[in-house]
Amino acid sequence: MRSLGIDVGAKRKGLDAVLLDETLIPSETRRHMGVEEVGELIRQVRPDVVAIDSPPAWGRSPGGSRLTEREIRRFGIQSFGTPSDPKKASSVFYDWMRAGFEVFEAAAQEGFARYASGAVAGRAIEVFPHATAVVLAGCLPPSGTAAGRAKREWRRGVLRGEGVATEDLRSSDQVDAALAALTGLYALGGRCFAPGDPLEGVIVLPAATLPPPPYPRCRQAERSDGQDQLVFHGLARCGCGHPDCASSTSREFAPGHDAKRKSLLWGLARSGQDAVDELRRRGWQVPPEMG
DNA sequence: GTAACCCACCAATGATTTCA
DNA sequence: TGAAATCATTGGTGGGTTAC
Repeated sequence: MRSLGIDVGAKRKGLDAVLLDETLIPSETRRHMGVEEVGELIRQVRPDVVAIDSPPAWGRSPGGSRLTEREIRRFGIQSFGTPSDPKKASSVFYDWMRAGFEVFEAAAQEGFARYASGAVAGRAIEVFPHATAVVLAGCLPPSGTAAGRAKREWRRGVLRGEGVATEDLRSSDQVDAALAALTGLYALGGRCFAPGDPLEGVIVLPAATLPPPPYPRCRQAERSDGQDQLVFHGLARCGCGHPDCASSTSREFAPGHDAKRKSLLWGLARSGQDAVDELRRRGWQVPPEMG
């Protein structure tokens, strides 16, 4: 079984591809490919499934997102919506989605029709590396991994946890392509779940069933050997300082408690300079009468 | 000098929470 | 109830750093 994962970027960035089989060692990696090279690559590596990190087409349901994206969001997995409104879809922001449509078209020309339901063999499936990583880890990324190196390392750790050799994956795009390929590999073995409306496209996840929503957040801890280790479900005490607050959070404040902190500081600011200093440091307004 | 990489910021959108 | 703020997803871009 061979799965070809493709991470989609707009023209300037290009496509990244990783081929995985049961050995879980990437046997083929490509960087910064053009869409026109996809067909040739598929003919060359002859995968059993093509997993593409992009929607196959614009949405059909009203609003800024598809049913599959709304379903996944219920689990706490954030994603960009695929718009159905042509006006919104014309934004340059969605160039990468348009590139993804072309990749699905190129795959179809090689016999990999767009997946809707049933077995994935011989199909082009839509995947979402972030959702794949969350499902495999069993939790959302630790706080502070929203971007950059931390995000890549967290996902790389998830791949390693599944037994995938990650030494040859040089960029975050290749890590995402590997996650896509791994999703395809699991789906070939029947381990997959694809919520949403098959008519407008479904995102394939590497699990037969999902736990009750939402996913908890992982915590990053330092190991004695200096390497990071995932610690699940860990949360810290909310920093709002309100006496009635018993909330736990992965960030400084529980959602909405920044406003609570601000309100508290306003009260303090009316009688002390320290609170005024903290308000100014955070870029928050001081009480009008002190402005 | 060039390529590769990293980081911060921006864009569109939605969920959540509090305050006014 | 609406406004506001935060946080999360994605890729694009520009500037800085590093390696060859």
